[in-house]
Amino acid sequence: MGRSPCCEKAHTNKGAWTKEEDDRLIAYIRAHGEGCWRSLPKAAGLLRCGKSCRLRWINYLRPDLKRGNFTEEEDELIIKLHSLLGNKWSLIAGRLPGRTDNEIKNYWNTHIRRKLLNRGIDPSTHRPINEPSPDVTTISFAATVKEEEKINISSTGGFGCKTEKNPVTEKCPDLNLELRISPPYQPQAEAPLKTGGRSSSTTLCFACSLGIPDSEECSCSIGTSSGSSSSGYDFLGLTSGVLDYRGLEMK
DNA sequence: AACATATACAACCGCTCATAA
DNA sequence: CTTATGAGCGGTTGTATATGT
Repeated sequence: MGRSPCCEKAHTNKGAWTKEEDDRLIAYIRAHGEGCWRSLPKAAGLLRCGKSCRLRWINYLRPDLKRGNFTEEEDELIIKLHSLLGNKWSLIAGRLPGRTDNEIKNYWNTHIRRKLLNRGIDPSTHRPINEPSPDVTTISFAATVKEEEKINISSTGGFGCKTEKNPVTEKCPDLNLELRISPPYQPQAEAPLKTGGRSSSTTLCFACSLGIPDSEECSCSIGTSSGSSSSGYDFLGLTSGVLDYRGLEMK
């Protein structure tokens, strides 16, 4: 049972918006506010899909949009945020007043990707392109019993994975369900550990690696040291002031 | 000048999530 | 709890413009 379409496609305009359509939409939202997008086109006298109206308003007609070229500071902020958040464009946009997710996404794909490639940085991983692969934990869900025995996740108290045969891989032996986990790239010169000269081989628990060292889940010694914001590996840069994850929520 | 190719960005599509009935 | 619906998100496509041959 599929969903009903968001609008009557047969009677809606598509493609570029005209000046008249823009004016109608602006006038309607000024008078009535951003209400129900589904019913807005009809109420505003627009032959457009509600989704299309929403997109047009949010991305181009909203009065608080900045427009214009991105500054060098915005570039660097986007790069930093993308290294932390990945393709979460709406979250990234939330940290850049006056910019929209669509605008940032387009800007990333056209400008910043190339900029990073020119710097020798892989835009998807933010690691140097020629760097040998970092420490990677591979969790294999492959179907063969021998491989399950090699990495028995449940025996390490990990994520509660069962070691039963996976019905998916049993049915689809060619399906690769390997999950690869690795810490985010930290340039060695720029990101020394903030643990007072602790060696880089220090093992952190999951809670500390997420920047919540005082958590009950903490199973390493780092989390018990005084001063929550000054201890532990600053995974995601959450405690360094670069990014306050609590402020990432959209308004 | 004409054509081909690259680039930029507006807009659409399909999906997931949240929520009300 | 289930289902229907609207909103929002991210990926992709379409098209106008710029640049190269």
